[in-house]
Amino acid sequence: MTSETATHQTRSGSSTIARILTAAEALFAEHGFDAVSMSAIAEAASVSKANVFHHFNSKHALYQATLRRACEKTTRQLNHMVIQPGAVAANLGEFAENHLESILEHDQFARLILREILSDMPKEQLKIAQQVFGENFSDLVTIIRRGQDHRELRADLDPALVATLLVGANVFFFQARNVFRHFPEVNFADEPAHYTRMMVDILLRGILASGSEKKT
Amino acid sequence: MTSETATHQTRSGSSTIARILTAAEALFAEHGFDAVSMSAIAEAASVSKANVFHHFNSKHALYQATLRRACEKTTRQLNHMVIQPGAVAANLGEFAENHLESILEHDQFARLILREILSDMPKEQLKIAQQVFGENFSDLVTIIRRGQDHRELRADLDPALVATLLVGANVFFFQARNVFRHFPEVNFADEPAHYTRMMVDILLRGILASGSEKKT
DNA sequence: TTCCTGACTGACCGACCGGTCAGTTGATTA
DNA sequence: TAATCAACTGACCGGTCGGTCAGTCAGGAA
Repeated sequence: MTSETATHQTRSGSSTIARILTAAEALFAEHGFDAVSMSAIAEAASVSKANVFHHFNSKHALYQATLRRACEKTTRQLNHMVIQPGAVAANLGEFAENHLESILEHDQFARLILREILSDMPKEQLKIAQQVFGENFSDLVTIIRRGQDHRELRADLDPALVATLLVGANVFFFQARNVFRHFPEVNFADEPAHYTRMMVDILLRGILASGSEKKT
Repeated sequence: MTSETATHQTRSGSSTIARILTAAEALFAEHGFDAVSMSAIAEAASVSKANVFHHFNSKHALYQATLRRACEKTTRQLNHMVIQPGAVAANLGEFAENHLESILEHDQFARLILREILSDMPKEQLKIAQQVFGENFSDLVTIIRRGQDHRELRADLDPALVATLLVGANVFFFQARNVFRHFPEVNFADEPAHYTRMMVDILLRGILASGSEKKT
């Protein structure tokens, strides 16, 4: 097995490993681990099945590599959200909007992770997801806690709980979209920006310190 | 194939069909559709594999029957949430608490449905999930809309969006628990009641009409 | 008593699964 | 030029998959 970080691409055009990983990510995200065969991945990557096993010791190793790459790709983009010194309210709004945008843009990866979370998480995968979520979650908690220190936000709230509500609202929007589209009561299934705006509006009203008031 | 609603139980002790469905629900919820074999289900139900195919035409038919039964079981319990004429705030709080309790109690079923939602939902399954979620969701929307009519809640909010936030907060709590348990910032992963209380507190503050105030 | 029907079983099927292996190819190096 | 080595392939393996089938068996109707 070759080092997965190698960038040789001696024979094929683009890096074979990258092609395999890309195909695997799409298929795993779409159908889940067990429903995808190595033959299907090989075919999608225009590569022989034996070649896939040449680069990845096992199906599980390929799956883990897929997860890892997807994580790195996402964190590199979303990570280290700019914590501006400005008002917390604006920071939270921007975070929420970026967050949902990022989820919708990398929907394959999002599905991959959510699938993983619904399983038992055999410790190794858990660490991966923990890393992805953990960093951004910590940033968010920091923003909220700073807002509390500045007496901008209610001090009696658990900042992690507030962060959970914000992230959860976005994640739930993402995964419930297809169902919501068939609900007569829901008309925001295809307007994520509007959803985030209203969500942040409600959340801010709920967490702003008494005395502060928000626009509108 | 026998009618699935039959209650003959001529030969086996308890209804064979029920035993198969129970085993299937547990296995499908735990590992997903593709990772569970008919042999495994048959063994778990102490029945020959051929017998499973005698009662259910195919693996897919068994899966759908499993979903349907689980849905019926759940809706029968949670359904038609008592809409008291009292304050909307109390109604929402009670709904949220019951909702999360119900999810945690039927965690197998919840995982089953969430897994389903992450897939493409081949129209038939969608209708099932739509039915389960739809009824309770409509009840919740009704409660909120009534609160708006009584000028107890802000009138400028989409009631379905508020309902989404409430349900989403609970669902996200459920599915992110295992990850959250490893986050140093989070200490409410094992206190659903406390989580719901704080969540409703924040949400209510965000949606109550100006002028109204809440305890604490 | 005979017959019929539905619950139920073990043996079996072709297809496909994850994974292996002997061998080919093409660039790199000595 | 010869040797080496990674990238790559087609053929193949044992095992398991979803699903079938001929046949056994118990109970109810005639």
